[in-house]
Order: sequence, then C-alpha cells, then structure tokens
Amino acid sequence: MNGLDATAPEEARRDRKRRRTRDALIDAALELFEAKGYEHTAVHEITDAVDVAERTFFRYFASKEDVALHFVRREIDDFTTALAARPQQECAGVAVRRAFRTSLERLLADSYEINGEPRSLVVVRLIDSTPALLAASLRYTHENSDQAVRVLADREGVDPETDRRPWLLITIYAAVLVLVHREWRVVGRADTDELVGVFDAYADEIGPTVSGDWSTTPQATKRSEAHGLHGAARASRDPDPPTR
Amino acid sequence: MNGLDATAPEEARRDRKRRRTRDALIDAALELFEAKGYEHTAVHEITDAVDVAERTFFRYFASKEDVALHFVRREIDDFTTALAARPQQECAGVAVRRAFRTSLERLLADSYEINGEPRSLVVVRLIDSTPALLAASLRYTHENSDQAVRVLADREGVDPETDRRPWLLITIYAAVLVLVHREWRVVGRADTDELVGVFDAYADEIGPTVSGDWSTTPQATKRSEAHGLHGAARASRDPDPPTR
DNA sequence: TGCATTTAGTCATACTCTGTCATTATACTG
DNA sequence: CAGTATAATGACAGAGTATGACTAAATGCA
Repeated sequence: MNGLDATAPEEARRDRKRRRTRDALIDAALELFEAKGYEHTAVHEITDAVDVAERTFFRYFASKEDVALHFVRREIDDFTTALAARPQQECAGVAVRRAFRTSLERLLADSYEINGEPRSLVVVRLIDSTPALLAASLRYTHENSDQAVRVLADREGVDPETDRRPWLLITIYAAVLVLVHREWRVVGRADTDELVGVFDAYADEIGPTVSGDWSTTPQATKRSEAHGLHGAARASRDPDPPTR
Repeated sequence: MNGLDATAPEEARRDRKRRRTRDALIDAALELFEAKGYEHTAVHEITDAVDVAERTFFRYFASKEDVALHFVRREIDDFTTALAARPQQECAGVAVRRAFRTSLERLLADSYEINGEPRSLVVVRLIDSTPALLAASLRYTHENSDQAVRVLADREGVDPETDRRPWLLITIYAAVLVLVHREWRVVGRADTDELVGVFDAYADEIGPTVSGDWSTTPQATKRSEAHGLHGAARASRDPDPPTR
C-alpha cells in the first residue's frame, strides 16, 4: 500500500495507542457488566471510566453488544483458523471436531482475570445470562458458519451450494459448543480437562454417521444408494403415521 | 379463578377487542416490514396505521422484534405440542424428527397471504434477512429448547440434568430447522413437499446414531463409563495429534 | 348509583446509536 | 521551524426504542 520505511514505526505507534484505548474500553466494560449487569450499564459509564467521549466508544465498537462479543468473535475465528490447519488426511468429521476442540481449549487458556475469576468464565456467564448478548452471540455464530462451511467444503472438494453435509456438520458442532458453554456456566469453573471432556462426550454421542469420510464412502446412506444427498431426500420420505 | 357465568360474555368481548387490536398491529407491522424493511419501519408508523398511541404498541408487544417473532413462537410451540403427542412406542430420535416435521408442515400450511405471497415465506425471509430478527429468533429457539428437552426427557424417562442426549437431540434438530429455513428462503416458494423433503434429507444425514433407542441403555452421563450410547462413544478422548 | 379494577392515552425521560462539524494531536513537507 | 495534511477525538443534535408515572375512560361489582 505505502512505503513501510519511515512512516511504519509511526503508524505502529498510533496503532498501539488505538489498541490501548480499545483494550481499556473492553476491560472497563467487562468490569462494569460483571459488577452491575449488562443492561444496567450505560455506555457513558464505560466511557467515563476510561475518560473518553461516549461518541468515541461507537468509533471502536459498532454497538454495546459488540464489546462483549469480542471474545465470541475470537473463538469463532480461532475455529476457522484451526479447521484450515487440520491435516488433509483427516476426514471431515474428525477435522471439524478437533478444530472445535482447539478453539475451546484456546478460549480456556485465556489467563486474564476479572475480580479473581477467569475472564473466559465471566464472559460466558455474562453472555449466557443476558438475553441481548445471547441473541447477538448466536447470530454471530450463525452468520459466520458460512465462512467455516466454505473452508470445509474447499477442503473436502465438495460444493457447498449443492452439498448439505458441510452445513450440517458445522451447524451441529456449533450447536454442541453452545451446549458446552451451558454446562460450563453450570460448572462454574474454567477447568480445561473437564470442559474438553464435556465437549468430547457430546461429540462421541454424535458418532460416526455425520463424521464419516465423505470422499470415499456413501456413508450418509445407510438405507439406500443415494449419497449425493440431493437424491438422498427421496426414499426416506417416511409417511408420518397418525399421532395417535 | 372467577365465575364464568355473567361476567364471561363481557370478558369474551373484551378479549375479542384486544385480539382485534393485536391482530391489526401484527398485520400492519408485517405489511410495513415487507414494504419498507424492518429497520426502516418505525413503531409510530405501525401505530399510526392502526390509529393507536405508540405506547399502546408496547402494551401488546414487549418490543418491535416481538411482533415479527409471533410466528416463530407459534412454530416452536407447535413443535413442543407435537412432540408431546407422539406415540410412546416411537424411539426418541424418530419422535423428535416427526414432531419437527409436523411443526414445519403446520407452518407451511398457513394460507394467509401478504402482497400475494404466502405469509410464512414473507416472515421467514424477513427474519433471515434482518440481523436483529435473526438474532431474536435464534435466541427464542435456544431459550425454549429447555422446555422441549424436558418434554422429551419425561417421555423417555431420563433425567435432563444428567443426561446429555435429550439436549443434543433437540439442539441438533433445531439447528436443522434453521438450515431448512435457509434453503426455504433460497427456494423462494412455500412448497410443502419440497421443503419437507429438504428437512428429511438433513434428517437422513444425521442417521441413526443420535436417534437411537434410549429406552434400553441406562442414562449415560458420567463419562467415566461412557458405555452406552451406541458404542460409538468408544475410545473417546482421542488425544489431538499436532496440527502439522 | 358509587367504588374498584383494568385498559388505554399522554407526557416525560433514559438509553442506544448516527450524522455533523469543530478541535486537537500527530505526521509530512519545504 | 512554520505550515499543512490527516487522523482521532470531542461536542452537539437528533432519531428511534423502550419504560415509568400519571390521567382518563371503560368495565365489573356492590
């Protein structure tokens, strides 16, 4: 774009300053949210704590939700990165499962604390217990699954427009992650082994069907030949017997 | 609560009036949303169309989102009802699958039209294309899965506090429904056969693993002896080999 | 008819978020 | 060093959603 000679260090300095402001806003916001609750914290209270104008907050974050979703975003980005980095020989199901586990582990590895509690736990609890944040986080996950689906489809050499399997696989594991967060909140600790265990328990439950190797086996089709899944819609079509 | 003798007709009349106002607000809202988009429709425009005060709107609906989510709520309630009505001898997976299909069919059966298009399609498209509504609808689904889980767990005689299978099953099918809505929007029609076919295709893909018959297996839960669930759980806890 | 309860309307207000313009800090140029 | 461009911030105004408090009217009941 531009020369990285003389101007670069200065730009870096400005970046650092921006980052400081940004981090300060995040920290102040989380502490206030934790102390008073998300809904009962006004944006001007956050900006007062950092001593910037309220308008500045909205220059750093698109919304009040946005600042709390910072970590959700990171977790999802981590997942996509991890998925792209899985070795090619792994079949889709295993790669997705391992990538999700990696992102969960990375989230748990965050060692910062807020009021003596791991920040990850504080954030998960905050999101889970605040309707507006829960909604925003589910939406964010949903919207970004497209990207993960593309990565997965690329990797497996299938077309996400016509093949439903990548959508299903990503969606299922995203849902599992929500369930893990739920249990995490109940557990009330950020014990990596324990929570990865919970994740594995769910993943084991899903079993081999969805996780099968797409490239070779017509796995999805235990009861017919159609593996293209478009055709797979057909035969199953079990007529719904009357409810009673 | 009270006598249903003399007062009943009056109460009924008041109820009808309330319902008329409410329905008028919903209709006006959907038409405006469809015409100008959700975000570009102000609440006072809706209330102007029905000729009530803006404040009145918020007496009928908790929020602007709420009025658009009316149909999502109905779909979810339909599901829970349908699940409770499934015959006992069906195994969990089949019952859940059929109940979801029933609620989908019922949604599709809505024959009202808005601007010559089926209302169900209009609403699905509206929700899917409006971030705020998408978020709210995902949240609503999430929050109400608790109830469905309880119904399912009751039915199967398992404890939802310790058994993860009902959570997983409900969550997976809820996610599938979102995927169906997605394709529905792409299809651009409200063709029952076609969309039920899409649902079945996803459901077939999930296969028997999660849908297994629980009645024979003891409640799994503690991963100590992760026996059960279909033996698929086998050698869980696979150590994650290095990414590269 | 008189009294209580419920429902709707009015007014006031808090909060989120956006647009705009002035002000300051910082970087580059001669 | 002065002068200028650019980016960041502040200050202010305003729209829109949502809530609380109070008032007026309708309704149910004595």
